[in-house]
Amino acid sequence: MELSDRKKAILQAIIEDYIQSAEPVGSRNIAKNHDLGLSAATIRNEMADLEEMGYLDKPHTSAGRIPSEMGYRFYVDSLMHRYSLTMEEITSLQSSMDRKYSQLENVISEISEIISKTTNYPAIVELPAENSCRLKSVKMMLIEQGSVLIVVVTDAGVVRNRHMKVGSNIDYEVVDSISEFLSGQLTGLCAEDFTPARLMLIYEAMASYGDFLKTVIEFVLECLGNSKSRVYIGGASNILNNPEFENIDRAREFLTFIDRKENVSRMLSLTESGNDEHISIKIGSENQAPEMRDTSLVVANYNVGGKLYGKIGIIGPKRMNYARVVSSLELINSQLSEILSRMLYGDKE
Amino acid sequence: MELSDRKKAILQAIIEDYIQSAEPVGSRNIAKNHDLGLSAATIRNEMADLEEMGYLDKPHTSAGRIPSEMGYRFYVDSLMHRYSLTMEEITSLQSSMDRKYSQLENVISEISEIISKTTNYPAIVELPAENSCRLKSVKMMLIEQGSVLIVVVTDAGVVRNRHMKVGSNIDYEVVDSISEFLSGQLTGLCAEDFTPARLMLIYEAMASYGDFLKTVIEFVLECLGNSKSRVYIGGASNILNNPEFENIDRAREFLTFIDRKENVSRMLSLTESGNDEHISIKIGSENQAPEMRDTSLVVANYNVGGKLYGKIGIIGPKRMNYARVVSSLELINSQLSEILSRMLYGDKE
DNA sequence: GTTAGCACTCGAAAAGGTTGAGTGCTAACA
DNA sequence: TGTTAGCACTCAACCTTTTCGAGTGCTAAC
Repeated sequence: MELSDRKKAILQAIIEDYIQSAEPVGSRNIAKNHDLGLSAATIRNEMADLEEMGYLDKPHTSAGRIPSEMGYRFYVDSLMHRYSLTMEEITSLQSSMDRKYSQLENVISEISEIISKTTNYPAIVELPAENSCRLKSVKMMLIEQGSVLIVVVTDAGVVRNRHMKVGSNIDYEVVDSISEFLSGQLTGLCAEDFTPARLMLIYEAMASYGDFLKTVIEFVLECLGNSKSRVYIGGASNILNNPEFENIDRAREFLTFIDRKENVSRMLSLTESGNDEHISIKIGSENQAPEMRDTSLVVANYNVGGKLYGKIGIIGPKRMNYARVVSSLELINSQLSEILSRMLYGDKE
Repeated sequence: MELSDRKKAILQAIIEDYIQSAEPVGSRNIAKNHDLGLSAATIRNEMADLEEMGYLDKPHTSAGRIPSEMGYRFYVDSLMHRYSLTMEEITSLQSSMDRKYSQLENVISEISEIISKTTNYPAIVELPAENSCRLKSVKMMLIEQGSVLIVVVTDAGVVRNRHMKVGSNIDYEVVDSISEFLSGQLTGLCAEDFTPARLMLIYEAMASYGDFLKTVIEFVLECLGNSKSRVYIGGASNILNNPEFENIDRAREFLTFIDRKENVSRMLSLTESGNDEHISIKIGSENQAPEMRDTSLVVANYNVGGKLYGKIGIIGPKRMNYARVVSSLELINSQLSEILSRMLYGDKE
């Protein structure tokens, strides 16, 4: 059953008042503060209807109404207006992100700080996970007598390295020739191409360096394997600024939940991924975790060079200013993509 | 003025009872639960003395006594017994740390999780900072047409890398010869050795690749520069399990403080560093932050290969089981040193 | 269909009362 | 002289009761 325009207007007024005040909204307030041309009594009738239809809840008989999850869902899908960030907000955000980042980990933690400062909610940043990697380059270098560094580059642009102890009989030239050889054998392969038959050939060709080869190949495979996506959470304590977390037990329950990264990962995996532009909003129980019952998750996807995927987002009370959060995340997201592609692929701005 | 043995025994009893119960301790309870052979009235007199001397506080007239900061200080310095972890505790801790770590960041976050799980307090892990680096090795590799990877290894065993875009005129052999050349020129140097005169010579020798050289040298310098130590905090919500944080405003104040890494860094810098074995305890206001007024910081130093330094620790209520925390940190610390040296220098166990 | 009016509901906050753990002090005791 | 029993006093914590007011649902009039 379709909602009449009048019901929509009332629903919107209630939700927006509630987002603002965190107090159940009564019919009188709606009549007074919104120019709907209706009396409190009429609004009361409509509210009773909206409640019956499932868009509103009542904490108890003599309180006002609060939006139900269905109400919020309808609001973000159909009623919410776009929020335009002010010029100051935009420039301040941009300038806070306009600095030189040298390491991936730094970017992640800085970004999460920026997100939580901008929105005043706990921020989530997912470290990019590599997808379907091919080996672009593998090289060994003798660092000093007995110690070799393995460097692996995948086509996602990700570089990893590992130290390896080797016998002192191995000198510069041996390392170079093994490096050359393995590079020729392995470049361009993905994990599935490492068949026993192929490995056998490699080992046979350089049988006297079996241990050496084995360590390198193991490491390469580790790099090609789908890396676990990692999750970073910043500004968790921000959630305590919201009246729904005045209760210490509730606060503890939520913060303990958030502290465990696997919980956050699981929720992130429930949000849509892929499409660069899309922002997904999961309200309360849609996150399938009881600890999230009065919070929502807002997530944006980023994507660098078509190879690296990740997500950024926030967790706020269901009663959050969705429009504003969405706009902020969109802006931060686009900046982040730029920073990362500059950093990982050396693109000039 | 020296404390009599009897006063010491009473002080210790009070502190240990308070650590256990978090409730002000009364004279009657001490008399009943501890075999001091004294009546409540006598203990009352001694308590009045201890209060006058500054070792005890009274929340209000008709409550029991609680230890003052001076009381805690005296306790950890002179009264506290060593706590011996049980065999089960030791083996369970060891087995939880006995897995393969592949990346530094993983170790850090896993360790912080282990610390906070073991102690039930928020954990702090400081990422190792490098000291006084020398360049051990620098190498460039052509990853694909137009894209070069710079790999830098310092004598602290730390490896960093960066992508660099180059003109398409630069091929495999050019990269190799520049790599060879720079390696010869720069290996063994520390940041101070990069004098203008020396740089001039380098630029002149390969004038046609000026941009290329400049980028590499900048990156090398960045790697040699003292890296900012970074701090990782895990299990912050654990603090909420303690009755001193029942009050939501107090909880928010503390968690907000802890969320800002620079606050934690500043506190860490107040603790002693250097000596590998030493554990330092800062009680309440000794941390010089009002937000820490009823918490203590317990920190252990670790040190890998004489080159990498860092700290691990916890923040708990002043009323924590110091003895137990100290023992746990000692054990975790020694395991961590092993893990890191294995990882960074490839040492076999 | 809309609105004014009114009785009713129920949580939040304020006010008052009770309880009990703990203290300090005094006087008696070894 | 140090120790102890006894007693009056204090005060936060808890419980109960009362008051208050925002909000509702329903009815009757417009």
